Amino acid sequence: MEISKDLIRGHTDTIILNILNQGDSYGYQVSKSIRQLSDHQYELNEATLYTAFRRLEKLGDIESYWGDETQGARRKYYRITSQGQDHLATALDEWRFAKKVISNLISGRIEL
Amino acid sequence: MEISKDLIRGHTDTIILNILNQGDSYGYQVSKSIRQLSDHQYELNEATLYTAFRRLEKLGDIESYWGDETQGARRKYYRITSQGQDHLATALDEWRFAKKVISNLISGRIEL
DNA sequence: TAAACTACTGTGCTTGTCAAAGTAATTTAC
DNA sequence: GTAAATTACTTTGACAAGCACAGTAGTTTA
Repeated sequence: MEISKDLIRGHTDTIILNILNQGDSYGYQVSKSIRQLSDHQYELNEATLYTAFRRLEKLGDIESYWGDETQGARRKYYRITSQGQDHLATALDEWRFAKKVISNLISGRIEL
Repeated sequence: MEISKDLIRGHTDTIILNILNQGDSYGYQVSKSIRQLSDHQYELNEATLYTAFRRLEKLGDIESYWGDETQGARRKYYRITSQGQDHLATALDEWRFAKKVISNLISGRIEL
């Protein structure tokens, strides 16, 4: 089963915040976490991921710092801010609510 | 609670198909059905609605015909096609699946 | 030493949605 | 009787998220 891109749209930032809320991470690892969390059902395009990082940093939901790798390629790490944690909590609430509304909209009966 | 536009994105066509699956309808009435189905939590922008009608008609999921109103403004009615009914069923399956995947992505724990 | 993997960035395009404005008829309120 | 509200459909222009594609660069494995 393929998940249409538009069904994920609007969740990208929340997905990243959820992952960073469990510990600092960097692009490639976040990418792998998404694969793992979705049971290999979903992959986020690299460009989308890094675009989201920049958006979230601009918003103040995350902060970045370069790791000092003694080996391997350089990595930019991201850390969630307390504002980011607030936004994550809000987004989770919104999702619980939206889930019901959407279910009604796409399969509910119309009462005249 | 406000539902962000991006959470509905990707569902617009399915919402319309669900409504038309319960009987032919026209723009304004579909708009009201959406308000009713969402318990006044959501409203679809007119331009978005009519854009979706045109998209769905081009795809062959719906068909249109002008009503012969003896009174009131002219109305363009829409009817779901059997292809549209197939697509509606597929979209409902996809939603059931995506709901779980999304929930995992935004609130699941990462196992190392 | 070539291939595969890790890691990040930039450009340009597509698509869905929306705000705003327009057209036009009908119905309700003053 | 006319102004306001409602019904009903359309067009235009803009925006933001996401993506494909391409590029840079270091590391590990075959």
